Amino acid sequence: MAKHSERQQERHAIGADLIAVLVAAPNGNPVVLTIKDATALPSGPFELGHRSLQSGLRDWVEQQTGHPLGYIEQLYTFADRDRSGEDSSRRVISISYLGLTREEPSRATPQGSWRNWYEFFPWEDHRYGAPPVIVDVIEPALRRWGDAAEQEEKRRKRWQRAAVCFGFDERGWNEELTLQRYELLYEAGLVEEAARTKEPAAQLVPGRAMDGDHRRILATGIARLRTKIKYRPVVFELMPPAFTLLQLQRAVEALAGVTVHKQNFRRLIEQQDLVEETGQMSSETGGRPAKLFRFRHAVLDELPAAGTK
Amino acid sequence: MAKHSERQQERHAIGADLIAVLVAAPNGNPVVLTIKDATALPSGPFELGHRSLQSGLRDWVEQQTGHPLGYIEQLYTFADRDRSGEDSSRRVISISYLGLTREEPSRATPQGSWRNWYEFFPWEDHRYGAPPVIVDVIEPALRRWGDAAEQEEKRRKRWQRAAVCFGFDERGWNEELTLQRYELLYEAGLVEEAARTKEPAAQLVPGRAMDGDHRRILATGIARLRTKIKYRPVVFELMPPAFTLLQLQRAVEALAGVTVHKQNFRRLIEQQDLVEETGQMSSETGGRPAKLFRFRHAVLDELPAAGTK
DNA sequence: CGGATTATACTCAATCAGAGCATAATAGGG
DNA sequence: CCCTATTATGCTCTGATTGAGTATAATCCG
Repeated sequence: MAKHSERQQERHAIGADLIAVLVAAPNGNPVVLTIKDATALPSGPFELGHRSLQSGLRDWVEQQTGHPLGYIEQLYTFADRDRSGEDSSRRVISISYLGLTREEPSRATPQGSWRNWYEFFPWEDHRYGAPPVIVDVIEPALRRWGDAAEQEEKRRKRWQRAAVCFGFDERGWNEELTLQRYELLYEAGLVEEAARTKEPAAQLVPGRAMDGDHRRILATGIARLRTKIKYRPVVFELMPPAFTLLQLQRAVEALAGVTVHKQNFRRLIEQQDLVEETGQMSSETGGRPAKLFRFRHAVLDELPAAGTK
Repeated sequence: MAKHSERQQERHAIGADLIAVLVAAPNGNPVVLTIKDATALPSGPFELGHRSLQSGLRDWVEQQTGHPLGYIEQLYTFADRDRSGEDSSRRVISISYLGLTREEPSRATPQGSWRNWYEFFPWEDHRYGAPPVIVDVIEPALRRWGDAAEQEEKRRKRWQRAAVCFGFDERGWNEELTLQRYELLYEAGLVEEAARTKEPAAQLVPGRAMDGDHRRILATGIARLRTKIKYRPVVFELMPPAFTLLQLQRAVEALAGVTVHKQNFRRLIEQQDLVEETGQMSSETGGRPAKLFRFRHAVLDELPAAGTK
């Protein structure tokens, strides 16, 4: 219980890494910054020079990507044995963050590339209906996994968990369960990362794998963002200075992976006073011109409530 | 961006601490485990032998307190220069957790004591109306703090922030803003911890101070718990195996620091199927006997939704 | 037995959320 | 120039949820 152990030498075998889930949404396209040919999230060591974890992250992300980080939120911290090192008794503490940026990530940065995040989670995009991969691959595979359990009780529980996660048996799709779904697929041995340590399943579910737990971290970030947009005005961190309500809606839908009722969406945004008209109109792609809006930054000082949906 | 820096020696100057906000609520009394005469939260070093951060925490908390930890949730991770050490360039990463236990913490543990958490935040308990300290001390002090700003714009913003946090000017009390309120009082120099590094205000707000940022961590834990009970059935981690609906309500009120409408509370709990009757009745303190209920553990497998309020 | 106290069943109104209808304003093709 | 496709925007309707109150049922205590 003593705050600082006598065994100082033990503590010296610890390092700290910062890992970032850096998200943008240009034109309603949900993207995440990756490195190493999209097999890893950007990460860097936490160094003594950094004032704090948050500023450490901000420093090197801005240095690497060239754009300012609008919003940062801590995701999760975990400890692993240092896989890279010679000395397997070293521990690395990884602190992961979610960051939002509105910069146009068109030009690939020198060190990394922006990828549509559904490349990693093809089953998560329900904007155009449920992806076929769910009924074609995931449902039968999870059925087999459920049936493979020894006791009846366990079989029932496995299938119920699968049904809740993926909305089988009349249950609806819940877009916030991104992390639970990934973890379920992992336990069932259906993703490549699981096959590295456990018995792999006969057939893997499609979706780009990543190093270590990076894909799990990404899932954590997506899940956090999907819940957060509902009660905090964070989408605006991803929007350009002026935008139409449809553009805003498309951004929300891109993140949530589901579509929303257009009229109700507008009602919600307007009655919460989240935006104000710029006075200009957009010369959009076909159809009646739309008013341009900007985010009312004052809302950040007002209620710590309000979001979208 | 390289995951493992060349400068290995720098990373060796890092240590890791686990800090716990351990909560119980016997008889609707919200208590937190403290050490050092209630000036600190229990904490211990993360050691190489621990399988994971979570199990590390679980190990030493159970060893110290003697009761099992029902529910654990990570709160926040931050890095500080090592205040204890000789070498000020060492860094300590502190990973804080919220833990819930249902054990009766009557007998003081050898190392620590359970304290009502409102000893640390007297302004947070609105179960018996707004505490007088708010209108007597906090409101005038924050008014002075607001007026002390140079520019009109800043004065307005300061007061608006205070009003949102504490519900001044017709705004209602929002019990979830525990952390924001503590941070506001800190910035305004109204808590003892702030006086250690900044210019202290003329008069401090009552409430027991703690070492370092422990009181801020406690505020984080309370805030998290107050939001969580609304959409997850976590209160039950604090309840005995069988309880009346009023006992359950008292526990929720103790955590939230506000009272709820009795009939509506029951309606909510029952329609969500969170509990089931044990078949027994309680021979309570005066009044008509109440049915005893138990938590339906099956709900944990069902919807990842549902809570109280 | 009367009053205090707690339990529990209903009711009512205001608000909110989901879904749809209707109309307006533009572009582009014949 | 008219017709159609497309997007924008205003409004309605209905069922569900929420906040608050009324009414009645069991106990205990003196």
